Amino acid sequence: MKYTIEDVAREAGVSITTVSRVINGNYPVKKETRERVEAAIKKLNFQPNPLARSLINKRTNSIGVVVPGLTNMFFTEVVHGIERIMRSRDYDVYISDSRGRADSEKRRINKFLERYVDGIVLIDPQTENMKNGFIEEVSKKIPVVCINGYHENVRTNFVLSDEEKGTKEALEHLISLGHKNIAFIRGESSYSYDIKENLYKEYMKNIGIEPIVITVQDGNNIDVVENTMRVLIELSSKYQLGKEITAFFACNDLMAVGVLNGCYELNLKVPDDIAIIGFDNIILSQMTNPKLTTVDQNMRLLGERAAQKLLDLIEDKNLYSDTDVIETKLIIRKST
Amino acid sequence: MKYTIEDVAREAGVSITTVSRVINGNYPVKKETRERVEAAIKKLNFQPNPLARSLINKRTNSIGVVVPGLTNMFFTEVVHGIERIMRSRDYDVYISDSRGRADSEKRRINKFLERYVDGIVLIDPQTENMKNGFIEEVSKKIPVVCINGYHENVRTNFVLSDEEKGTKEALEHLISLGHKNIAFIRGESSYSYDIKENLYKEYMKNIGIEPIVITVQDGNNIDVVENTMRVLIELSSKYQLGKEITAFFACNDLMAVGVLNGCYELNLKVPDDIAIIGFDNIILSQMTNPKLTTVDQNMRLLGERAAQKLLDLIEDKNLYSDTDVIETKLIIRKST
DNA sequence: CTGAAAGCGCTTACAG
DNA sequence: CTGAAAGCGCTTACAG
Repeated sequence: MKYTIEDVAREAGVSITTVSRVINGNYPVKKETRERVEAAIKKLNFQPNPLARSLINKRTNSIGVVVPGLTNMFFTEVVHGIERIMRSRDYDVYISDSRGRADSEKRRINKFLERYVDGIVLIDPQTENMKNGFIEEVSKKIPVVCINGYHENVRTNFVLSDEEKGTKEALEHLISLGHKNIAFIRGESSYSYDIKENLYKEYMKNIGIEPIVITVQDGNNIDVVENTMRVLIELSSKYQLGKEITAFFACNDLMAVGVLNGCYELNLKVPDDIAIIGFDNIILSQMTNPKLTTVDQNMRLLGERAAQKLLDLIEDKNLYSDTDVIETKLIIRKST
Repeated sequence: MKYTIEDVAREAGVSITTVSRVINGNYPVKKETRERVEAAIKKLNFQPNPLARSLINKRTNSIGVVVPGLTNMFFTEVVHGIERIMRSRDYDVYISDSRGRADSEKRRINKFLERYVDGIVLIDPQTENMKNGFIEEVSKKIPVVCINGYHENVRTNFVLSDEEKGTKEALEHLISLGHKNIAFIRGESSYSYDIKENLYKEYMKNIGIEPIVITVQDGNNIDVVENTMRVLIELSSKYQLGKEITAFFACNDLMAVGVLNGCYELNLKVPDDIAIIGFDNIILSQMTNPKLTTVDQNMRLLGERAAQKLLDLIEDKNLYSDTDVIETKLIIRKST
């Protein structure tokens, strides 16, 4: 059904060696011969079998991307950035959803390894897999770039957004508005949450207010919106919202929308009774009412930078660890 | 670095043929021998090279999925359904985003073909590629299942939700509420829009009202929310909203949210001034305020059914055309 | 500049 | 039940 290199060779009256050479352009071939081969390729619409090529080259021209949740638009945006770069270089990108679970992330990565992808991008990798050395192990075998999820003693490559600065600006914004009783909402296990929580606690300490940290499940799946809403409603029986808590810092926009929805259910006015600030600046944050104040992470750029770095690593085979940082930006809208 | 079948053979003191046989379990192997080989495999943590296997088997244990836009949660939900089934059968699923363009869809499909995937799922395929015979062509080479996007004379396999029934119920719901001046919002080129538009026009004809059809760009990308909002605002200079138009039927929830946001900007009350009904029942439809009335498509089931059918096709090599239909359900919430 | 041959890591008739 | 050999569709030294 499909033609092979042999068919082309016969058609052009040369050896398969020669055909291979014109396909790859890696050896000199007489102009006339080359043209004959090219004509044959065109005539048969021949496409070299990538399986056979990869078996020899140890290169598949494909990369894997693992995300914690495809329903968080943050990740789809980052993935678009990655795809833009990779496609222009004729790489395929395979996307896999770990659903925010460390064991699943591990399995997804191993699958990619088995499939001989040329490199892997990990977006917001699970803390557990950073700590237990798994990601470092993988990084020894194959180029790896992590987007966010920084860990000090792990030798791999990072492209980070400056979440620290973003968090500080967000917190200071809230404080400048007169808020003291700020609650903090996070998901379970990622560095992005940890770093924000630490900063939050620090600020609260400085103001002399007892921190309130709320952890919701599966922070990167869109279901978290509903969950957060429910959590907020429960919270309203423990705290006097609008008084004991006047503002929420949510670790991502999904959770922030959850808080917003909860406020609506509880008949609390945003931002008059409760101020809300999110993180990421996913499109959803502009679709709410009021629109969300949030911290832009430049998701597209995050993806592009990571892809570029991965390509460099694949080409150089230089697996050493390295870190890039991308600026964040506070976007003040109507929820604060 | 990685072990091959030869290493295992040496370790176990047998031929590679025997090792292959215990891996595949397709020929009898003496128990004792088998155990020795299994021990060797375990010891070396041997994983057969899938590239080499696929080269021979003409099977990659992977399928491709093409979606018009990953940022429409409708598709991510369907994809989850597909993945659930495929993973349980140890298939990899590759996802590719066509961005709702026919040429891009074509390219994505060709990429999959080149990669020797075992089958392809097309979600809401582009009308153009159905009409020009491309999808039928592909369906002759390899198992293909289309989710929605039905076309009469195309021989391929379909899993459809009963969009017709869903549309009727939605329209009748609006009419039963006393609406006559209903406007219709759709995206560009997919069967799902066409079928709904036809039905809409039919109903309008019966009521004796001039239909108003509005087409927005890239209906399956989340940007459509903004676009639709803008379109609505423009529309408000042509029509007296709340009077000349009292209800909107949107072909998907994304557009419905856009209308909702537009109404907010225009200070129109939903549903008092304007009623809005969406389609799909993506989670976003519950996150708005008011919550959207919409038509549930049972996206998860759509994906699962398609995956199951694709597996059957892959195993039977029976490429004949076939159609499954899945029920829809009107979900009445607060926007109507 | 060109070709015959070996080899990538497997599977599968074929023979025993 | 087991193994030697051919072959999947390519690439790449090696020789000319």
